[in-house]
Amino acid sequence: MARARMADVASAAGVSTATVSMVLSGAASTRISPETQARVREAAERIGYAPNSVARSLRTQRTRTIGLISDTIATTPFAGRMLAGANDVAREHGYLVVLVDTDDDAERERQAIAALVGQQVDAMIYARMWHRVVPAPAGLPDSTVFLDCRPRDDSRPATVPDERDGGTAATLELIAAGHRRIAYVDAPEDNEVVASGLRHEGYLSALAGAGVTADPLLHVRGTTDASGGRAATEALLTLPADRRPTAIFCFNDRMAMGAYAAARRAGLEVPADLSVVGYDDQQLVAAELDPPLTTVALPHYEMGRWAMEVALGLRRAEAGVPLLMPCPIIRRDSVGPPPEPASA
Amino acid sequence: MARARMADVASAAGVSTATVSMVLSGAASTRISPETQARVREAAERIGYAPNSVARSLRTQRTRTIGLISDTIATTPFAGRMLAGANDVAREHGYLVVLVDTDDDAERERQAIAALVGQQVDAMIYARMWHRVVPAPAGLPDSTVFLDCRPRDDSRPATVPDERDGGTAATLELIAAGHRRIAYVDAPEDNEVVASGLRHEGYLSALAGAGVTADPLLHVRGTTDASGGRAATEALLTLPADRRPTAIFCFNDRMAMGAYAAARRAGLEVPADLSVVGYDDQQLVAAELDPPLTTVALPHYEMGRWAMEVALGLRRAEAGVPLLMPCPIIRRDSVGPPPEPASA
DNA sequence: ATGAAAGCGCTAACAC
DNA sequence: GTGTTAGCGCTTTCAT
Repeated sequence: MARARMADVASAAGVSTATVSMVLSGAASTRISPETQARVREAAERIGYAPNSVARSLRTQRTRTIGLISDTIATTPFAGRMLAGANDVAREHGYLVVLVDTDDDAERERQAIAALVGQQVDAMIYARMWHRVVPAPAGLPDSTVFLDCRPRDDSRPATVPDERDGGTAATLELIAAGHRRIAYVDAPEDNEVVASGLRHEGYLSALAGAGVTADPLLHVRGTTDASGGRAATEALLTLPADRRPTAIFCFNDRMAMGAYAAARRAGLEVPADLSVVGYDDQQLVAAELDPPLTTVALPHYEMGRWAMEVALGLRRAEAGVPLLMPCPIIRRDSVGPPPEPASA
Repeated sequence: MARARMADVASAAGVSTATVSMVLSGAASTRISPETQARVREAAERIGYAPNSVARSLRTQRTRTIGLISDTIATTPFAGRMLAGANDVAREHGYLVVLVDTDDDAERERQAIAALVGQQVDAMIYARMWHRVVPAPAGLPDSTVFLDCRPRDDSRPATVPDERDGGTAATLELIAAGHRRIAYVDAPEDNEVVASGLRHEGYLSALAGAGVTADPLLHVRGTTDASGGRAATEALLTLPADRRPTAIFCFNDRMAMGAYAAARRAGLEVPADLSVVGYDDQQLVAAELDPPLTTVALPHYEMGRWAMEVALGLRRAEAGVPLLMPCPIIRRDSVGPPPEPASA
């Protein structure tokens, strides 16, 4: 049998569709008598009526639907917590999210935007898996908010992690443990990866604040995976004893995983001989390492929530100044005091 | 200004809305003259017309939208490739996916199903992050397909990984390298985790096929993270030399990560002294370990594609027999020949 | 306190 | 080859 429509409820309850509509959409408070309301509700229940959102949307011009367009957030294990944050807020307010991953393909992105606009989404979130500055794609509605990226012209509300502060926090953690020779194992030079430079700035400022002169030899780079971190760390461990770092701040947790491997191969224990701090607090990596890795967390969940709150109009946000979301340090077991100098 | 409607295009092109509709929806092939078609398209382009999918859906009773409801696939780093597979097929056919993670909460699940049904999704995919047998939730439309789980009553099409075969493949890999004393480091006993028993069956059958008697001492369990794998492996390495395994098949990659740690602590090299095979081919774990881990891949992408193909009616699937999707072995560097016995 | 009726933007018979 | 028209299922004025 076909799905029940509002007219079916109306005739079952002996009222008009207008009455049913008012009762079921909750706008009936005083207007409709309690008896009628009960009768309508009972009838709806009995015949298993469920409203047709498409018809409602056409009439109200609101779909209670938010489009979330990203490069590869949903399909990749990096930033899923952003979706969790966005989804939670949406659900709490009765919204659904329509998700499209474009795989960073411009044509797909164009189509996705058009499709979402055609579906009349009430607002849109444009998200990136990694913090970036992006040219604002054409066709995005005014109600778009940027998540984990910012439009080059800062024309829309946006939130990104406070990477600079995170770099400072990581470095400070090492300084507080007594280290002075602290290396930064950076990502490859790439203007798109704004996190790299920002974290480096934070690192330098923490060093300066502690009165330690940054040694350019201790700023090295590698690919952003374990092999890159391992190669960079191996190079570092090759330095003469008095210039060798006693602690390493890695651009991300996977590189830190490589740093562990390099240390192991060199016969060094973490953290007794070498302290390591990562970045990202990557699920399934940071906490599972041996020893568990002290790292800086990316505030994915919070950014996701914030973006959805702005999208739903629950929170005002000015365009022009991306919100910098704090990156908390997560203390585990990879940081200790520096080893006694061999000479001692 | 308000969004252009079809009527605007019609008057701009000097035709009726019916003509515009036919032209723009492609059904105009022979019916409308080429000149008129060109005129309509030009007008649509000029005034920036984009069809309103909500109105179209109300009229056609099809939304070109698929609901995908899962426990925590999108927000968790385990099974995102399922979404990639489903999304790719959807996109290739002009469908959008509406995604809801319920966090495995029954009430949320109920609401999500109701919301998706209300949105008139054309079909639904009910997915789980881990292979499970589940009671089919109420309210799912007939067009629902199950992904990485199967309804207890096998009342719907479903696809799950062929875990048994995967267990066999992993064990065979080790047997082929010359091992005879092969341990299975299993997940905790839990009827919900059907993969555990299935992989164990595969393991036993590979052993039997090779004529080696399974040693019950070599079937141990641990929590499904690195610490569980580590503890279980430590126990195994405690066995007297002649009963100690030379190879370990782990329930998942994280446990294999723990097995690596245990081996290291015991002064053993992987694979020279101990071979290890994992399961899941978890992104960011398996390939990043030192040495990179040989493992069995879960066919997430393929299952996601299959489920969407069935949902879109592109492929027929009978209810009653879940499709077992093959789990290919991924060869990396953690398997080698067994060490020479100390006595040699 | 409730009902009649218009109309959201589109598609698909059917008419010409 | 193109236009007229009747809805899809709902909400919301406006009447009563």
